[in-house]
Amino acid sequence: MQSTTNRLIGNHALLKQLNRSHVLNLLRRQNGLSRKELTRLTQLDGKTITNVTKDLLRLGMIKAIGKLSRGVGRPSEILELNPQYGFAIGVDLGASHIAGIAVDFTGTILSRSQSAIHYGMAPSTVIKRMISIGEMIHKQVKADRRKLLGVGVCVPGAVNREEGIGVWAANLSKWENVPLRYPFEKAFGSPVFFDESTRCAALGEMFARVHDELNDFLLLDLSLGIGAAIVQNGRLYYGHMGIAGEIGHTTVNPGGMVCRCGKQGCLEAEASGFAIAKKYSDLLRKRKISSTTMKKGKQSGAVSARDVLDRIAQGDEDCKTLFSDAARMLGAAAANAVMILNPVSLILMGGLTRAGDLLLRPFRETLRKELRPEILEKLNVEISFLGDDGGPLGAASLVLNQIYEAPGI
Amino acid sequence: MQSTTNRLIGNHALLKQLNRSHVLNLLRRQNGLSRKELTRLTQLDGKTITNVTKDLLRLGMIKAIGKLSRGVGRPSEILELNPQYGFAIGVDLGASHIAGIAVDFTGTILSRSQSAIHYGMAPSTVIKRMISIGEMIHKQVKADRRKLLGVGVCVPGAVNREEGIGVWAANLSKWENVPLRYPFEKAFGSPVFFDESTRCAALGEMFARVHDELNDFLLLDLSLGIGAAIVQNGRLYYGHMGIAGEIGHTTVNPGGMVCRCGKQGCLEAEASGFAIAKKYSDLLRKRKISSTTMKKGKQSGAVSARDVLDRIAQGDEDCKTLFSDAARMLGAAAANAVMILNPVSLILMGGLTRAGDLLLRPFRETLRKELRPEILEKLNVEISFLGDDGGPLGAASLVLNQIYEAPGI
DNA sequence: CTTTATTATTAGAAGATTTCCAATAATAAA
DNA sequence: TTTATTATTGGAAATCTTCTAATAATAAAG
Repeated sequence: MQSTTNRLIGNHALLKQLNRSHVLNLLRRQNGLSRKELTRLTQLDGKTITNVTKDLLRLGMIKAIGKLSRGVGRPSEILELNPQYGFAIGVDLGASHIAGIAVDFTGTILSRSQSAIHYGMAPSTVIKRMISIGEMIHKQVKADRRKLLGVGVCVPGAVNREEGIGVWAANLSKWENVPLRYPFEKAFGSPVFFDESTRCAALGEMFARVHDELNDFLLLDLSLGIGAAIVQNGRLYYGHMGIAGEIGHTTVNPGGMVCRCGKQGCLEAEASGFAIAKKYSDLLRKRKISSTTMKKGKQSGAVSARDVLDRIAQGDEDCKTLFSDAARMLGAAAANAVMILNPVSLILMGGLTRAGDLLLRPFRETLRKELRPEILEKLNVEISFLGDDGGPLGAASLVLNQIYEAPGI
Repeated sequence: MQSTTNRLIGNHALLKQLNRSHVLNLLRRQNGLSRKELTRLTQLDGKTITNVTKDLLRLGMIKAIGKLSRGVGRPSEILELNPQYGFAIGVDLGASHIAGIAVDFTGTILSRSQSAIHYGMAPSTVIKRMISIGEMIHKQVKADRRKLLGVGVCVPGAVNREEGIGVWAANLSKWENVPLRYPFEKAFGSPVFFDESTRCAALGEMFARVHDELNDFLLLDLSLGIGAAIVQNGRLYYGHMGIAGEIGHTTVNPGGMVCRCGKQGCLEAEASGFAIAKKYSDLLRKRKISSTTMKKGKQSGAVSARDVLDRIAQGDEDCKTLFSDAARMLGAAAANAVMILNPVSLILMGGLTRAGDLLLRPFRETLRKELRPEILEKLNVEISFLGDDGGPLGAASLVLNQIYEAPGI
């Protein structure tokens, strides 16, 4: 028994929207389908498909690319999404970079741009940078302004999506209740969508891998902090307050390291890039080689998780232990989340995944220990291949998602 | 971008079903609404409401109960669900009891029945008992067989809902791949629905508390074992393999007690009724008073979590510690799940909740420690008031849910 | 007691969309 | 050139919502 608020009201507009979205998504998944095939796949009447495709052709969302004869009989006309229908811009605000991307209507990346930022920059400056990255990309694309379908913006931490407000972020200075919507709308004159970084990355992953039918997964973003996003039936899951997926602050080591959230033994305090750097710096101090490489006051300003990887490459066993301990804690937390959510796939992303097998081997080993074989067997565990594109692509996907998504529930 | 399989196809039947379900659910939530009010609440056209209610009246699902004048003007006719539309039977198979319940179309309980079973009973005998409980209730209700809307059956452990097969259960002997559908369909000649016990209980909770708009919650079933069920937007969440909510086997105490699943430190091994009994019996052994009250071979055959409560009542501090330690672990696991799912409510149910504050105080205290204040503040934590009715009511709700639920996604 | 005002419900037509059935289109093979 | 075959579409029928106005049921005013 669903909630009665925000319920679909059944009218003809809904029918049309539903069927149009269905056709659009089939074409997106398998570009190049005839009306006949669409008829079969949608279970709709042939005439309805004619009507729907006529609309989509008129709107320029799809195009006919030729005919395909299957021997005898009238050949079928092959329909595809029209990449030229429009383009979307995505801007991703990270702790050290702003990354922008432009994609066409099919999600193909048209252009990229980046800009470094640093801790301490005023929010207003950051916003200006984000907008100028977006504008630069817009120029690179060389497309009519009217073809801009929208702009997606993702920012770390807590976000008010509707209002377009950056509520709070750990890694950005003075990032509190920063109003974003107006400056972006003014600059681009198109619809602007907002969401949190990891969720955007999940959306980007889903869009990039649309052919894999990646519709139910848990994404772990392992970088300086630890984020997670949940996708269920092809939709982002937000939870009551829009903060679902806070796996970084689940307790994995009761009584362990003090986290910046105030608790002890949070996953983020034990196994994030930040935590690994911190533990490494503690290790250095213990070894009494601290003075030259460390600055006082900043706990992990000078060393990073990447330094730990370098040390491991040089054969430092302590560092290897440190890293694989973290990977095991990540595995344990992931296993718990998997038992609760029972997703199809578990996708890893973020800086720590650059460690490859160094991360993956102890991680998988822990999953094997923690999960029943039947569950493990049916769980895909993968590292995202999107790399740095994840964030900005996800931001751009916010725009496309708006167009492709069917009205729900 | 949702999955293309199992997608709604937009046709007139869908419209009708959607709007009918909308009206039905509004009446269920707030019995006694005029067409005018339905028009306002659904945002549909007045004539559409006339059409929909005409259908529902003809079908006997709703009835007009009188007129209400609001001063001047034609008085509105008040519509209600018609309890006499039909009734549903729910049968719940537990470790020690079979419980049955009958409800009318509005979910009001008409009749109850129970029967004890014991470990070692053959599955075929258990099934016969379940069916005879169902038949007994049917007789008590004294309603026409054709008014039986369906039978809901919930069984513990793994269930194949579509096929109606009890796949496996820890607390039932030889309960492996037990085919249930045929015997029930044969006995009742009505649609039969199957699901797992805790999920059913969650559905029952939602139906019983329909006026509270309890649509997004995590239910923890704390009895001999530990189960959980997730309700999102008024729907049960199943996960990929239908096993979401396995919180009982998330690790809360690495390297702790050995669980029957083979792992160490599972919540179920540390804080279930079974675990508490086991720890108590270990305690007794340590105190060397073991010989008289314990039998060899069965780890907790003679003592139960209830004995622990009795001891606490008698002032046994060790027992109190034992119990509150368990409650704290439950709290820690619940907190982790809450951070991942961000539900509106956390509902506790099952035998251990009989301990009341003895459970709730350390449980809440742990939540306070583990959850950020903003989250805690917006989280309702409650003990279900359904008690023993939860299971069978949930089973019966499987039937009603089928009727009330709108086509989704 | 009749009329008027007011509100709720419904009738009938209009509008929108899917579906059914048959026609048309486009091609290969005969 | 004709026939067979398959794909697509045209037009009417069916179904449902919505629009507009009529009707129903009541209280208040006259």
